[in-house]
Amino acid sequence: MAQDSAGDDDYVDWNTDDDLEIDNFQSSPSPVHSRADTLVGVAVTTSSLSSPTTETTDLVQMGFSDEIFATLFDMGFPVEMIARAIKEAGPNAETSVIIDTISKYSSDCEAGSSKSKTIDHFLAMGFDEEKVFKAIHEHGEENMEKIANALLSCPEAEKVAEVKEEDDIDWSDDEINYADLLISDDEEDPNSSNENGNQIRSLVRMGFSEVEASLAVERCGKNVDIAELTDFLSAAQMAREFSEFHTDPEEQKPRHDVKKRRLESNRESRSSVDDEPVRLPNPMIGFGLPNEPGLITSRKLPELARGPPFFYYENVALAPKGVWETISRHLYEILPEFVDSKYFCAAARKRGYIHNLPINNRFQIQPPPKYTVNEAFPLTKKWWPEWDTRTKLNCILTVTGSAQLTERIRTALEPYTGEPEPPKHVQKYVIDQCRRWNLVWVGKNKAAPLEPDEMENLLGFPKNHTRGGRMSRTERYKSLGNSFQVDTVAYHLSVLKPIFPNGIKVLSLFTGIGGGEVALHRLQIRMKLVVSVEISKVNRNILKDFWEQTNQTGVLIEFDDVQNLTNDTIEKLMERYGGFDLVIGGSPCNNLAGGNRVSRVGLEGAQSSLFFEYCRILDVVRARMRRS
DNA sequence: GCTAATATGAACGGGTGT
DNA sequence: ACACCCGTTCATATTAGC
Repeated sequence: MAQDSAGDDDYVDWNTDDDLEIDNFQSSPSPVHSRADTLVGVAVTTSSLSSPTTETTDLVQMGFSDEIFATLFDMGFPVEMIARAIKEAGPNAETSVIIDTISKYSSDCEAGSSKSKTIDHFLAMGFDEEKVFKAIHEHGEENMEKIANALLSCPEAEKVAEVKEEDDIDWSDDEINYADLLISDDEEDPNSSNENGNQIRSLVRMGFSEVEASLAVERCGKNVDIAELTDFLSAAQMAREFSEFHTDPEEQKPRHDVKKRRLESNRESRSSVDDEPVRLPNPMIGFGLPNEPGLITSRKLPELARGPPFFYYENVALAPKGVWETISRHLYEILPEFVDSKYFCAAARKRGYIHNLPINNRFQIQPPPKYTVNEAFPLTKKWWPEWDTRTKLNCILTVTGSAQLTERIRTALEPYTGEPEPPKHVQKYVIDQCRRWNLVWVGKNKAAPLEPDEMENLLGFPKNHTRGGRMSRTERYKSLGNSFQVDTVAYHLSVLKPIFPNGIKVLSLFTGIGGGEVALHRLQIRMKLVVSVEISKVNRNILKDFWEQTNQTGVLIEFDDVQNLTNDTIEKLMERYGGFDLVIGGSPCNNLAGGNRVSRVGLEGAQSSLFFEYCRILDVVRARMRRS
C-alpha cells in the first residue's frame, strides 16, 4: 500500500503526544470527527478489562504465562484440560505429573461409553456436553458445519468452562504420532474403478468416505476430472510428507543464537543461503482444511515462539527466493503455513501465514462461501460458454480489467453468435484475457471484471463493506486487492474462541479494510480492544464504519503510520489496557508480489521493509507480556 | 468556463512453480 | 513448455471546485 496519505490524518496524532492522555482523549471528541465515540468506544471500562469474570479466563491468564502451560499447550492439549490438571496437580507440579493427570482423564474417557469423533471434537472445543448431543441429534453426526453453527449461535456457548474429555491421542508421549491422526487409512488403487457416472459413487468405490467424496466435489467443482478429486482427497496422505511440519529433534533444542542472529542480520542482510529453503506445499492447504479430517492437528513450536501474545502474520506465498526464510527467521523460526484460499472460496489467493496459534479444533465460519464461480454468482451461469472451463477465479488483484476490454471481447465473439462455438484462436484469445483479468460472463458475449461487491463476497466481507467512507471505486479495488480472505483467516483464528470466551484485545497492524477484525467478528469473538494501525485514511474510515455498524462494544483506537507508533506509545497502551492477546497483520507485499515489474526487490523494498516494523512492535508487546 | 485534482486505460517482464 | 501474480507508471479522460 502506497503511503500516500501519511500526515493528513485528522485524528489526534498520538505519536506526538508526550503523555498519553487517554481519558482526556475519550472525553473530548475530535473537532473534525463527529463520531468520536466510535474512535474510542465507551462501553468498556478499565475495571472490566482487568478483572476477568470467569474462571476460564483466570486460569488462562494465570497458566499461559507459565512455562509448563506453554509446553502442554503446544503439545495440543485443550486449555480447559490443562487448567484442570494444573489445578488438580498443583501449580508447582512437574510437567510429567500434569501429563499423567491429563492421561487419567483420557483413560477415564476410554472406560466410559465410546463417544464418536464428532462428539469429542466439540467437547474438546469446550462446548457443553448436553448441547453437543442435542446439536448432533438435530443435524446429524456428519454435518459438522451445522453443528458448529448451532453451538455457536447458542447464547450460552460462551459460558462453557467445564472440562471435557479429549479424543484418542496418545497422551503419554511428547511426540504426537501424526500417522495416527490421519483418518484416511485405506489406500486403495485409485485406478481400480473409473467410470463416468456419479463422481461421488466412484470415489466411494475407491475407498473414500461419502463425506470426503461429496466434500471434494463441492470444493473442486462438479465438472473437474476425477483425477483432480482424488488429488484433493489424497492431501491427507501427502501431509505426511511435509517433513518440515513434523517434530524435528533439532527443533526441540533451545535456540540461544537466534537473538544474536537477528541482530546481526538486521536490515542490510538479505542472504539466507544458510537456511533451508522453504517449500511450498502442493496442494497448498496449510495444516488442513475445514471438514477435511485427519490433517496435521498438532505441531511443535520453537521455544522462542511460545507464550503470549498470540500473533498472526501474513504475506504473499510466491515471494522472491529467500524472503520467507528471512521472515521466518525474524518471527522466531516458525515455519510458515501456506494456504491457497481457493480451498475456502471461489477465488485463488496463495498466501503464507506465520503464527503461534494452536492448530487443533479449528472450525469454519458460517455460512461457508460458495466454492465455484457459478455458485457464487449464479447469474453468470446463463452466459458462461461451454468452452470456458474455469470453475475458480484467479487471485483478486488491486487493478482490474477495463470496460474497453469487455467491448473488445464482445466484438471478437460477435461474428460467431450463430455457430456452436467460435474458432479455436478466438477462444484462446478470449480465455487468455478472462484468466489474466479475472473476467466473469455477465451477458451475451460479455465478459466483465468483477464488481467491488462481488470481490467483497469472494473475500468473505459483508456486502458494501468498502462502500462509503469517501472511498472511490478505484480505491475499493485497491483495498480489496490488498485484503485478507476472511474465511481463511477466520479458520486459523477460530481456535481463539474457546481460549478467550470474554473477548480479546487486538493489536492490528496494516489493518487495511479490517479483514482480521471482520474474521473475529464473524467468529463471534468479542473484541474488547482493537488498536489499529493503517496508513490509508479511507481504509480507516471503512474500519470505523464497520465498528459502528456492527455495534461493537469494545474500544477502537486508530493510528495512521506504523513507523510513528513508538515503543513508548505501545507500552503505555498496554499499561492502560493490560496488554494484547493478539497481534495480527499482513505487511506490504508491493516489493514481493509477482505483478510488480518495477520494484520487486524483496523485503528491503520501500514498502515491504515495513515488515521489520511488525517485528519491532511484536517484540515490544512480547517483552512486556513476558515481564508480567 | 477555467484549472486542479482524480479516475481510467494501457503498456510495462520476469520470477517462481508445475 | 505454460500459468500465474495483495503492481507501477505514464498519458489521457473525466470530474470536482471555483
